[in-house]
Amino acid sequence: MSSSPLDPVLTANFLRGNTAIIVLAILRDGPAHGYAIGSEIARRSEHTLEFKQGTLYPILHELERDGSICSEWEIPNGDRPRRVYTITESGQRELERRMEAWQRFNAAMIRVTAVRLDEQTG
Amino acid sequence: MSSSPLDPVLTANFLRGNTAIIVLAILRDGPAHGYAIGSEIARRSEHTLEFKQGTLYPILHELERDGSICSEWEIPNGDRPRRVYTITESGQRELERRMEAWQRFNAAMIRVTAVRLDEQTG
DNA sequence: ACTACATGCCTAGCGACGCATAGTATGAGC
DNA sequence: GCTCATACTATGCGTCGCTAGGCATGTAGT
Repeated sequence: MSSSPLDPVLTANFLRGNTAIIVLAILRDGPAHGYAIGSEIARRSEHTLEFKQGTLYPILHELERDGSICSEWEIPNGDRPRRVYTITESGQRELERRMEAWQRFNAAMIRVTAVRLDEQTG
Repeated sequence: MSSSPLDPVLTANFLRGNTAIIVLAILRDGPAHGYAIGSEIARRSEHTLEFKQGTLYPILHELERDGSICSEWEIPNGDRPRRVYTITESGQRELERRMEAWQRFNAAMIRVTAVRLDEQTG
């Protein structure tokens, strides 16, 4: 399987409102810098999801502005500086709030379309 | 518990790319006119989803333009004319295609956020 | 008769947000 | 001294659900 990549137009729309959840969920498992977050999203989703830089970095800035994450520059020995992001407590709550909303939306979608996710064999 | 209504901003974003699926899924179960489609969406989702008219009617027009649905005016005895929509074979395929994409996206979301839908008790 | 409301359809323009694109810069491998 | 992966930033575009309007008819209340 792993099949054809998801229709990029559909994916871009599906992503709407879900980007913050994804980034926060990655950071819930530990601090990371922007580029690494992008790689991790691709890895976990088996490249079904691949955040463009023009998508990822603005989200990080917005989440930081909202206080959901905070950052500091890290200067590794003999490597380029990178901005490392850490989820805050407020960010944890925000993640929970958004996950709840997402699950409720999904439940509604399933009822309306009368589809069960477990009908499909993955 | 049907609880508080979903955050309308989140909902509007979650809806992105899903409106066509929802409408096609309703019509898969039989022809219906616009207003009835809207009511049925609200009913099935227990009012978690409520399409605005400015959302619903443009979708119907677009789906018809694409050949996914077709319509004709129905003039019931002693009632106002209404435009009744029927899903086409091409629409059935479109529905399947979009549902597959949606399910794959959801599967990716679940992997990335490391959440199982069945973790929550409904 | 008049008001109010649910039903029923339509459209123009707004705004949010993911994307495309471009720019800057360092380290590794050839 | 190339190229490529890494790493961050900024600007403007395009899509699409929503807001906010318009038009029209049947029913119920007063």
